[in-house]
Amino acid sequence: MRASQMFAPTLREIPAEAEIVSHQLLMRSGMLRKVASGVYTYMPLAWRTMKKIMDIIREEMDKAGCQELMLPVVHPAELWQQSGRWQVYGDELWRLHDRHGRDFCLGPTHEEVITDLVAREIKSYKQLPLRLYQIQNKYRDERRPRFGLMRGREFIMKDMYSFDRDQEGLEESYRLMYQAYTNIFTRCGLDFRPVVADNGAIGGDASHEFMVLAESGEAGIIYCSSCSYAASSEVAEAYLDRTPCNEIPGEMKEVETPHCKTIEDLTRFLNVSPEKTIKTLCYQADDQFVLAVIRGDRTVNEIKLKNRLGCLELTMASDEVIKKYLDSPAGYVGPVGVKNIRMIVDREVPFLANAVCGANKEHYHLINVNPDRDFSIEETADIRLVEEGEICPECRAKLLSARGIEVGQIFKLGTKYSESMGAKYLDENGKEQLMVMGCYGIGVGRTMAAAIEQNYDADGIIWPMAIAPYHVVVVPVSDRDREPEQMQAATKIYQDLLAQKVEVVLDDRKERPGVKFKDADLIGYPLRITVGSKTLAEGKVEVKMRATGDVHYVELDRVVAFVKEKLNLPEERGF
RNA sequence: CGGGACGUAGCGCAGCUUGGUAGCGCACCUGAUUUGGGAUCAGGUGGUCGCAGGUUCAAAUCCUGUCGUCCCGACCA
Repeated sequence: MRASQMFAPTLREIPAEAEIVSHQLLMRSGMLRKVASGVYTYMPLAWRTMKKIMDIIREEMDKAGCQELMLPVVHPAELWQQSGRWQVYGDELWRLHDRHGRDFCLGPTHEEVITDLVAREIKSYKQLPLRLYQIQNKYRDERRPRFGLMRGREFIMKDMYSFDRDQEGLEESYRLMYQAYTNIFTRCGLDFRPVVADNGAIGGDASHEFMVLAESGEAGIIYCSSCSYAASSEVAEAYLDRTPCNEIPGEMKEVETPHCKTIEDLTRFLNVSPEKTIKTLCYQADDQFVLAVIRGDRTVNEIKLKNRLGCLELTMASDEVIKKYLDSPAGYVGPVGVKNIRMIVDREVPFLANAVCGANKEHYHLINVNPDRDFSIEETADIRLVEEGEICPECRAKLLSARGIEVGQIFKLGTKYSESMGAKYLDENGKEQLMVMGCYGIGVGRTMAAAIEQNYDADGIIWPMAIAPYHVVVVPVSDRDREPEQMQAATKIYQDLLAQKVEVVLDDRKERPGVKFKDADLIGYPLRITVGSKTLAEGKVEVKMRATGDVHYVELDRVVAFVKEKLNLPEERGF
């Protein structure tokens, strides 16, 4: 490719709308342009990288016995009504109707379409397992698209759906995908980590998210400093210290605590440490009023709580609702004396002694509260958020926290969709059985953005070799007519590299050298070959590595061999 | 969906308070000089000031509505 013909309009300034590095650099390097909020055009350089990522995905999927197919973007409402998600999915489902007024939606994911297909075509255990994948545009009418490709309304995603005879088969599919994902992100040159994740409303019994570690990540990760334990902060657990408190239980008393509505007020006023307090939070879980009881220094993990309650909607109860059920103002709620209200007690609470909690009476708290003695505990669960510095549940080392970009997630679906969509087969005994499903997604654009978030400097992108849009740029320093030998030498190198199937760009533009260097750094070619008069006089060119800044002076006749050697360097990093 | 902000040339912005018919930098075009890290000088192209109403002799500027975009939060199979 000649730079003079390449469609890659680079920008000197950062577009005002781009907030994070990957978005800024994708815009500045002329790779991406916005068409509407959350909807983008992938320009030639970006599309080359996208295709490379997709090719890596394809190779690993095919290797794991999966077959690629193409599914429609437009789905009839009937399929979604059949699974029940037409109602459940909400406003994020991008709905439309045709000229006859029939309802359709743009597929945000393809369980319905593919399960329906498989249900129609697969009849016998002999045809299983079946693993089908697609890489295509998907649509979610996000409330708030953001961060460029990170959260778009139209995005390219690979989804694989596995259909197995039984749970055992699913385990095998899942294991294969876990390995395939590890291979894919490693090959993409990413520093990533698989973490245990929440299944969300999709149900099922296990899920992993593949997280690219980056400060700008939207997701929190808790991982062990010593063993392999790693989990999304949504589901992370910590070691539970079951040592009973050896304090002698004191007499429970009501004390006046004027205007102490928060744990902070309370600890200051009574001079107690927050871990000796009990906090009681009031929630509205669908139509049910529930209490979450937790140590004062902890934070409720609403995902865990929601999963425990099995509700669809979970919100903090309003003051009026609290008043109605407890006759206590918010801020003075406590578990003592509460009757006929479901109460989920965090599993740490029973180990407290002589704690402080709300008295269900304005301006009063109770001291020397002892769980079990002073209030009955019927339901304990882990409902709290784990923080950095806590103890690993697996090996008791210290837990650390990090931010991550979720680039992939694998789910065991079970029979949720095979049941609703009627995906059954006959087993060896002629007995009808439900297929056991799994689904496995990778955000392709998000993977590209994540690669940038992890590989950039002040000058621009630093592509990992495997997904760089091009490997090499050849830059003749001068285009002066009186120094034609530079352009000649550069053109020869360019042609020789092309002949060797190296993906190379010749920067033949009539630009000053500074402009070419700046663009080369911005676009992030892994190698830059500079042809200048000084080195050319010695029969050499300069080869600069974008990632390290290392410079090599190489004889003209050795350049191609040198470059090929550099390109073959293993890029694998990751875990 | 709640809160906040913005919309003026391809990009980044000023002008708006105090109404008088639009400006700066970059980019782009022409010429000259320049050429190892986003050149200099001279000349030039390009804008119904998001859109629609209203007030006014007169609206980018004031008022109302509307659309779009971004940020924070909520949400995220």
